[in-house]
Amino acid sequence: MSSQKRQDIHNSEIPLVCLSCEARHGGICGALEPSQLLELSKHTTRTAHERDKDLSVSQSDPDVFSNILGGVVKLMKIMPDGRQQIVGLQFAPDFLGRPFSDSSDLIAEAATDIRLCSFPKRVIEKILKETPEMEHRLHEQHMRELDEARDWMLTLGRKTAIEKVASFILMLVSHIDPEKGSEIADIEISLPLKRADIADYLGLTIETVSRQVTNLRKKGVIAINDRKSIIVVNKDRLETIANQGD
Amino acid sequence: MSSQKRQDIHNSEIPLVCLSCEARHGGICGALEPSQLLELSKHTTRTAHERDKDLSVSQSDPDVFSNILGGVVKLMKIMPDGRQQIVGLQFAPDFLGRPFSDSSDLIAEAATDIRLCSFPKRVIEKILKETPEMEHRLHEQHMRELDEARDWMLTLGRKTAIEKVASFILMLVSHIDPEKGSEIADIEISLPLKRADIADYLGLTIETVSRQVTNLRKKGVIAINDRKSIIVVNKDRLETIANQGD
DNA sequence: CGTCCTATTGAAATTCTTCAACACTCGTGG
DNA sequence: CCACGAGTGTTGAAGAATTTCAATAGGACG
Repeated sequence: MSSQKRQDIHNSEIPLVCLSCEARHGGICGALEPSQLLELSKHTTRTAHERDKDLSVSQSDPDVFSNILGGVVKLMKIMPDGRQQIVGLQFAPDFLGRPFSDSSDLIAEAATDIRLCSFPKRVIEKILKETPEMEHRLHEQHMRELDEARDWMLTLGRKTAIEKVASFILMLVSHIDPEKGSEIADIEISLPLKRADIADYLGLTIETVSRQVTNLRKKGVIAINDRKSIIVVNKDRLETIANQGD
Repeated sequence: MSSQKRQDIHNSEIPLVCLSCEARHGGICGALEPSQLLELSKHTTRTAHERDKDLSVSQSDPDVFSNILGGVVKLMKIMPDGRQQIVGLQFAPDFLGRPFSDSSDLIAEAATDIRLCSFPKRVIEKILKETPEMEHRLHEQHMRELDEARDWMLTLGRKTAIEKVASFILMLVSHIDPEKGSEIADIEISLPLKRADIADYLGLTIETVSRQVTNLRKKGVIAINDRKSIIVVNKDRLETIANQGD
């Protein structure tokens, strides 16, 4: 990994706060030279937020972009009558915010307790103009988000309730542990979302989600510990269910 | 408009094929200098394709990217058992294809008869590396697509059948004529999609689409000419229906 | 121990789909 | 010029899936 190499060489030049930061690998900060990191780090503030906190509006400083350091952020759309749909989940080290253009009527909310690393918008926008590689990283993130959104459109539009729930669990598996996908042993997953959020993600009601989770458990495909985590017992079967019901 | 100005000054230098091309304004070619346009135009081929033609695989040359010059392209996902979902519609002057990374398991198909302007992948990728502004344009298109995808996720996940159909018609209005949005007179729209496509876009069956179109007609919100076009009689009412049913 | 929040389960109601029949349009060939 | 057939769209009635309403249960926390 080339960024790893650069890290070894220039370790001494990299700002302390950035040294162990995940965003410097997969995130957009990986595009920056040590000198740029240094400049950026001068304006950086690290913050923690509790679950359900609205990050788009009520963030202490509205003129700020952030990297996610830990936790899960949900992006939501809300209708006038209160119906809502989660349209994206973001994990570390995703970048939060859209430079140069107001993102549409989207609400960002902490789905779990989270940690952020925030920067003033103007600083990011300045560095972006100087560093095409950084826009490229952001572009890559947006393309990933687009692919995920489109996968989800298939799920929302064409899958049944049990297929949706199975797909959701598989999405978590792939996100939380991209490598262990092919392992034989059971996979334990901590659910970052509560039932109401899962329902809003899947376009279902919480009752239907609950029923289908039970359904999967009775089929022996998953097992349940406490309410916050599940164990994938049979991943192959889960994939079959996700794509063709049963 | 600054690109307009440049056009006036450098008209003589711009390749003939590009002179009246829509992609040079809103499209990615707008990022290019006349000299780059000239180089690109040497490798350019214009083609026409009939409705339903698969553009992703069976395109004569698979190593090609394209600009859409006219017509509508649908991006689709298909499940093993044949269920399918349209996850994006692209209009002129959108760019078709994803440089540097294979786009996921997506099928691009002509929703209407279309015209394309195609280039070899390697030429595009070379120019992209030299011209950050071009990647920026592509990035902008992808952000628009992401916004549209997320709007659609709300529609797919949370709206009723009649709300979906109303939303679809409004989407067409905004796409086909972004300006006339606030006009008083009736808006006539030619439907670029047949019922089966609309159903695949909305996550419904063709029967339900048909019923809800009839429904909107009976409410006096739209009127119908031939089968290929509809007239929006009451846009405000249509928006109300799209967002809260009735 | 009681309260709030979250999750589960059951029964009735609703929406959408499925199945089936029919109508319209357009192009082709008799 | 008309008839035919394929492709497309409409309409009705029955069926299935999900939602809604309602009641209950489990945990966390003061």
